[in-house]
Amino acid sequence: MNLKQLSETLGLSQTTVSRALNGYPEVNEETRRRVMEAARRHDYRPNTRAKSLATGRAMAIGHVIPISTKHEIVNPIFADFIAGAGETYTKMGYDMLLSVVPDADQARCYREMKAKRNVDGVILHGPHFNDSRIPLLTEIGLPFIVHGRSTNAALPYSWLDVNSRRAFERATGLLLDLGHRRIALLNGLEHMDFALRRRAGYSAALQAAGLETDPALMRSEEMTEGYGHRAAMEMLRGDAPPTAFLTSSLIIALGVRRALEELGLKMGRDVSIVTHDDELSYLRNGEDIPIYTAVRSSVREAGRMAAEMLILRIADPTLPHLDRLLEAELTIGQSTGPAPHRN
Amino acid sequence: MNLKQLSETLGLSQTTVSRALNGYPEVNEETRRRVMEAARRHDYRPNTRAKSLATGRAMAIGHVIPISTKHEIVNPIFADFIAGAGETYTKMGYDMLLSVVPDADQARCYREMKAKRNVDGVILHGPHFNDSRIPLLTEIGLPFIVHGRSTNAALPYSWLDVNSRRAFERATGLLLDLGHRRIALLNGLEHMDFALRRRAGYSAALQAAGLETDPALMRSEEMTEGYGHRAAMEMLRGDAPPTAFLTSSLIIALGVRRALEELGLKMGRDVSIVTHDDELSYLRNGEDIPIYTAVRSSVREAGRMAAEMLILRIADPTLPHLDRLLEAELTIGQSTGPAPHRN
DNA sequence: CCCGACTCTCAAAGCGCTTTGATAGCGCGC
DNA sequence: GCGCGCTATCAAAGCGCTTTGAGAGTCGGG
Repeated sequence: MNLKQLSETLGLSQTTVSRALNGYPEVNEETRRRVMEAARRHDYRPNTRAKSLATGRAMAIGHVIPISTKHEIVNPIFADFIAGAGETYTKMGYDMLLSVVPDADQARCYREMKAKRNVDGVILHGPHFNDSRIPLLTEIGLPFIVHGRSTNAALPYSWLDVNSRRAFERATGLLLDLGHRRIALLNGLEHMDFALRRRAGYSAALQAAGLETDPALMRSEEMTEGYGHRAAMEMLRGDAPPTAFLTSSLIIALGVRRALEELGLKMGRDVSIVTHDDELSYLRNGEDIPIYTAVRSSVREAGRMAAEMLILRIADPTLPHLDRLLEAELTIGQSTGPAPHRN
Repeated sequence: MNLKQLSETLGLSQTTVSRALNGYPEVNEETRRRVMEAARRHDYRPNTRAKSLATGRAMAIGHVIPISTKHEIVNPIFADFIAGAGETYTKMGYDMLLSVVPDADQARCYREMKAKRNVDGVILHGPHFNDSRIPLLTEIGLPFIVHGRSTNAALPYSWLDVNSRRAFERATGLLLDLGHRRIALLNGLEHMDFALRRRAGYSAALQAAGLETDPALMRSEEMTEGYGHRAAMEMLRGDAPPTAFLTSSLIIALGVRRALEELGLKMGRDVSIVTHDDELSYLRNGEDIPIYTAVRSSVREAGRMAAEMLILRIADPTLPHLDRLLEAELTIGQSTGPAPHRN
């Protein structure tokens, strides 16, 4: 059933039917009622392609999912972020277009999206330090929201981020309060902006306590379970092992925990762990009581909000840039305890 | 730059330019060369919306991601499946459209996709026993491929699946060979078809060994870490605890492992674990040597293949139904060992 | 009684592409 | 020399919607 057929069965012009359905005021309420009713009965839906060709708006948002070419890893937070964004899109009548591309092809992908006109805007994932995609998107004139921030970006942009610096500063502070002095940081790759901020928070807290950062206790890698395990093993077997770990993701923390187990150490007694927790739906930090002490921030909620911000920007691209900083919540679990006594 | 502008700069008609770009034979090779060159220089890309309005093909594939309304869980395998499918789409010039909807709204979502004409086909995720979406999609005439199978489906359909039954039969067989007699099965929700097949394989192996299945050793829940932990705790604390666990996902296995740790049991010595492993990119089963003995099958590869099959079906919907059964690979890790002696 | 204002509806143009059907030009055989 | 077949190109219609600009009808005021 298309508009022409629908208008014919109603004995009205396409114009009137279209206006009735789209809520324009110049149509008689009685007529509108009839049209609505008929549309419902015939389950009429406008052809998206025709509609967006006519209006110039695609009613779709693009997400470019880069695949790390080195490790072929899909960032596990995408599923939840996208679930959140998807909720907003569905509510607002937008579609979500996903492109999975190798890191290197991202620029081309964005240009294509613009040229092919099949999205009205995009969400930029995983921003780096001074991320080149920000000037690119600005140049090609595609509205966007950054999930995260990009330190040193040359141009202004809209973003939504968690206060990673503060979160890691507080987490480190907690461990210091518990008496820990050798605190390891298992961070994500440090070309990622969030990783830089987390390290800054960690360093700031140590410095405030009059401690120096120790390069031997700081790692920066792709956030996998294996990384957590390997790094913890090496550090704990070394001389002057850490008494606590601060990890950038729950998955890394799982690896650390496995290392503790293998070494016969008890988490929360012999070694403490504080982790960042994105509240991934399939990897909950305990069911009732949290297992890990964590700085928590729902990435799903971030998805919802980022999508809303983007839709606002699309509606009026001349608006001043939006930004929103979320604070992570620090929750105490069973993975932390006072630093063990020296003997 | 649109087609009209491009053809004007070339002094050719839109027809000729369009044909030159789309590889039609009736255009002079010299002309085609000129056109191609100009298109490249101006970075011309046809407007997707206009193109698909004209051709009637959307050049997009839909994925409906259902959100379990009870637990709000996003199936963690989606990220990798979609990464795989996305690779194929990019290669074949298709876009991927994602809809995140609550379980209950799926039917409406599929109907809309059809009516709005913004996809050429869909991939059906997580099929149930006698899944109602199969007759629905058949009725509305949207080409589809099922990732998995649906036992008892009334209609024929195309699918790609892992031989879950065989995989779990072999896994159970391995544990039996190691002398285990009390083997627990921590399965996914059993309205999911794969879970039924896995249980069937498990039961068949036990039966072949002359053993009876014990309901006390079989669970069926949403596959989370917490579930694995809770179930293992309960079973291991009960009388007649199992000596081995067979789990439907690596995430469940992580939970079981945590339970073992808390109870002071050593994995592979006191209690064995065999798990299904989807080879999720961010949750690898060990880096060099596998941690868990597992029946492995790459869900990413499944995504690639399912997408290819769907594109074939879209090209010719009259083709007989396609199907493809993948065999999982059984790899021995450190989580299995001979059943402990009774004492 | 007529005119302007207002309400409701319509025909047609336009969005950017593909594709049909027509046409011009050219060499070739009869 | 004429018609045929072939090649290379084009004008125009059509995909299904929105939106502009116009028109038909109604009503009230002067």
